[in-house]
Amino acid sequence: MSEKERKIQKISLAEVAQAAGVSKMTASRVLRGEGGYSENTRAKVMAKVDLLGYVPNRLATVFAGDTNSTFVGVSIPDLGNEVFAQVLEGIDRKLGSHGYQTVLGLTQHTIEEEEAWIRTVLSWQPAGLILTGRSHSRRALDMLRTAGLPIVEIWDLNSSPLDVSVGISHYDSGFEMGRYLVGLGYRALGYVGTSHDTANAATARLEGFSKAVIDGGGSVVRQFCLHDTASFYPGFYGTEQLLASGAAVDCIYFQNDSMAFGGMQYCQKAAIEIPDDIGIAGWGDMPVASVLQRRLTTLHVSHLRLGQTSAEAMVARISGETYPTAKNIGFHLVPGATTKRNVL
Amino acid sequence: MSEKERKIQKISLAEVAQAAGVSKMTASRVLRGEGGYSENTRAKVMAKVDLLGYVPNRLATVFAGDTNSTFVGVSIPDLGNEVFAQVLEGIDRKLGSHGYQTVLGLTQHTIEEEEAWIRTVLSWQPAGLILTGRSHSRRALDMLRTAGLPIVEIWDLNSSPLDVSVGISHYDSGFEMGRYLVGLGYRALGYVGTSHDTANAATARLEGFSKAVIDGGGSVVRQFCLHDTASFYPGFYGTEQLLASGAAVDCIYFQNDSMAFGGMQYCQKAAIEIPDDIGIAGWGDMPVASVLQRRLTTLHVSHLRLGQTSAEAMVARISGETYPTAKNIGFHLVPGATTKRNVL
DNA sequence: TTGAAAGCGATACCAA
DNA sequence: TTGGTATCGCTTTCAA
Repeated sequence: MSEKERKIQKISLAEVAQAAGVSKMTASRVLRGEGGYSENTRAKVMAKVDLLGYVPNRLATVFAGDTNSTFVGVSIPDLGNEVFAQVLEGIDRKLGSHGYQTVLGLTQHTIEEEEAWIRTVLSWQPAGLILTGRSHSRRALDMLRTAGLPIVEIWDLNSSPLDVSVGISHYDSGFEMGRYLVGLGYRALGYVGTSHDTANAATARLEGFSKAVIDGGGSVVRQFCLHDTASFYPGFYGTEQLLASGAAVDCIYFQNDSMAFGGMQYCQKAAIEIPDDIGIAGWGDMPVASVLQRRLTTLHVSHLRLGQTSAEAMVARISGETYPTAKNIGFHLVPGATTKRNVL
Repeated sequence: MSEKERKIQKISLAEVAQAAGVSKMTASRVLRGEGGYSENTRAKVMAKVDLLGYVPNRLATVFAGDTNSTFVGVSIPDLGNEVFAQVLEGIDRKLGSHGYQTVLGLTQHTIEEEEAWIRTVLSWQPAGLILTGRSHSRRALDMLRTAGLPIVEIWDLNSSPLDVSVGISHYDSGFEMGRYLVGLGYRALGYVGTSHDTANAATARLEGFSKAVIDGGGSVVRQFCLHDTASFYPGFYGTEQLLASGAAVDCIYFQNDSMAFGGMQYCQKAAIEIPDDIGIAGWGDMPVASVLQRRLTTLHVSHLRLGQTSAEAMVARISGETYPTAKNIGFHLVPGATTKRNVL
């Protein structure tokens, strides 16, 4: 079976209709259950559908009809990051329960990949697009405008999105952590993250964090790991570098929990006691955060719910309903045992 | 914009052709780059394509032509399980690099969900299907046979698959762990997992494990957590129940690493020393396994590679190439510090 | 190198 | 309640 050969011969609606002795239109009405036919006719048609194993060609349906497809394009940066996997799970389940199918696009955190994927997915006439992130290439923006589809931008809340936005304020989440740590008495804060070419959610968190720390009379020393994913090892080595630089740091805020775990591992290796010698804080509240002997101080976001809410927003927009421009799903800080107990 | 309204007016090939002063066919040839036109013509057409922002309607292309779509349906049990997220990542990246798009289906480990999803996705004329798992409903099998598409069954290697199979032998992986633990001197083994309605990979692992243990003169006490996902908490409570049952167990084999982490957490709470009082072994080698203070004894599978290989198999099958019926991607046991050191 | 016409499988619209 | 016919955007086929 070569790609060039004719596709497998399938049963068409016309064949079902002929077998049942009715017109295509009548068969079509029966299959759509839109009424306008007798019970007798219905039975005849359905009998042939079962007999012939008829599977409708939805491509033709969308093509001929005046509806869009039931595809929803979903772009996700990467699935190695547990939180995005959860978001996707929430999206796909909810979308599926409304009769839509997810067409996945992994963008590797670059707007170029996103642009290429948008171009492709738009050619399939999707019902809408759910995009992770709020920055898009110029050409991507042009295409999206021209397509005129419902667009849900998720992750970092956007007060002036293309269409609607669902997520949390990453700036605020960083700010809250900064304020919390300052409140515990920390002043010499460190930050360990990966480097970003473009403005993104982690950058927003760092900005909020720095603002809160500086407002509280503290300072932040930053350590970026170049060209790396925000995972365990960069957290380990980033911590090593930060501490080797001689910076006097009493607590480190990490880009996410995975990196924080790496940092904790380094501290253990270097015989640095947590939280006595140094405090550790993460972001995301990964399920395994509770595996550790010490509960990690972090910030909890319901990623599954973020996904579900995004899908609900999409379904609403497809149906032409209005939906809040910016839907904040909220977060809460999780005080753990990797930072000092509340001073008072 | 209601669902019932006409779809957004888009630019069609005919409009591009007219603007360029050529026929539809000529424009079509230029866009496909199949040759048979002058450079001058090509330039004229492409200029109008850019000017008008033409996006081809691939639905119409597939519909009119004799090719299938570039969709590949991919069914995954769930994404809460980190290993499946990695598999999906590998699949989508590789598929994307070959010009195919992933249409996702989350089956929640049930063949009923899978059947419903297969029915839907087939109606979109996909180029092929990648299915996680080897058991399918009767009706699903009928549909797959009728569709006559390339099918790649992944995860548990299948010597007589529908089409081709990519994965590892879960039976063998369980057997190897059983043999290893017996080799360390353990004889009273426990197993903690979730309950399964259907035969699945975890069941195969347990069977292989039990065989090896019994061959080695040991025995296995099983503890199943009903109706639960194979994650941290069931591991915790399953361990508690197993030990509370009074079973004398010197080592516990868990369905996967997440459950093993839960078990370790319980042991810590109950002041049971690992590995002095009890040994712990998992499956899957999750990245965080190396986060723990003690390296978990587990079994490593390259999930990303499993995904990539599956996608390569799919691409090969779509092109009509032959591909090994069963492609074993292998695994290796990771001796950790949660079990005794080698006795000798 | 180019173009005209038929047709893919369904639905919309109008007529009976 | 039913059916005929045009049509969606593109490719195939055949002719020029």
